[in-house]
Amino acid sequence: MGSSGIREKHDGALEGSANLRLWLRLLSCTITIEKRVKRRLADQFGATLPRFDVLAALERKPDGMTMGELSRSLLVSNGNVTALVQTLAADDYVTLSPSPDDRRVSRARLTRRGSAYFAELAKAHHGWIDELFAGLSPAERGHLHNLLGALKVSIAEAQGEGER
Amino acid sequence: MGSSGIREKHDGALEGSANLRLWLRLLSCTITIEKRVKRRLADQFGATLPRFDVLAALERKPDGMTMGELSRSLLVSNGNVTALVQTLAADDYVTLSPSPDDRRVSRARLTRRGSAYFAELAKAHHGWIDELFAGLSPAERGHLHNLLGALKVSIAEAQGEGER
DNA sequence: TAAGATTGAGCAGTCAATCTTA
DNA sequence: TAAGATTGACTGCTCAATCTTA
Repeated sequence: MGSSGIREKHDGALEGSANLRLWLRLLSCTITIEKRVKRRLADQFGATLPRFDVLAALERKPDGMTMGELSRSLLVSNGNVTALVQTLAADDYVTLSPSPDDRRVSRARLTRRGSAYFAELAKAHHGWIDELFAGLSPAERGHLHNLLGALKVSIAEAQGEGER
Repeated sequence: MGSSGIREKHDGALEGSANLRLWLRLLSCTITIEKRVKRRLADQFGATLPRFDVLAALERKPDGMTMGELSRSLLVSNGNVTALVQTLAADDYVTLSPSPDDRRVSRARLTRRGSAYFAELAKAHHGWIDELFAGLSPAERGHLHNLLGALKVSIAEAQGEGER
């Protein structure tokens, strides 16, 4: 449990754990970047991140995606995707139509208007991310990318062993 | 546009950017860990992460914290803290009392019951985090910690220069 | 006036229940 | 029966407006 941290006074030293501090730092970086992006999306475009994410997913698939595909791709629930897509459809950024093969499935596609809109947002977004990572050298970025890859594997393995 | 490496066809290559892929990976790791923790907190304790976070912040301050201090510490809005603390008070995990010096400020303190409850949650939480990072060597963890520190600095610098 | 806290409206997200089609 | 989608109830979050005390 408590491992290579500084303090290890009693038995547990719950808050002194190196892993816990690492996780807190990871969380803090992500939250900060996410907040920054959200704010700019709202201020400069009146847009939101979840809607941007849906558009980004659809942009890569000219034939559109089903609600289930979107849900799995964005890591959010089916009900959430349904609501998001419906408001995007109301704004004419996507169209929503039942699949001809299986009439249970509903397929969302980007409209021309949606595609143009996304291109605008994506360009700005790209610039913001570049700014935020500008303080890291290319080598550091590569290293961080690799370590996060290793973390991804670690998480997946932890899932396999534990329950659920 | 294509996301995972390889292509860099035209000029911008918006989605092919290394920074964007790095950000997406960072986000993905964080979301996955957070979801895992949330799920276990809910399944094993009927608890939620935001409530756990409030308890964790209060645990370190025997004299309690004001709503404003909690808000800044947890990086969430004042209104959110108010609501969270009120439900925790209803469950008798915290007490809420006006400050004697300045009667505008409201100070939250952990009850004995809240402290015991938190200890139980924290122990489990600590174990889950250890599991999730188990696949990384100590050296890798140290390296990741340092790189995230550099990223934190980079984000702070980006803020200083840009607007807002 | 302003600072701390609370309230209310609205978006995002989850889950469980339901509806429709396979 | 089951799979895909939708709906409804609920938590969490933000913001703007308000209330209270300085």
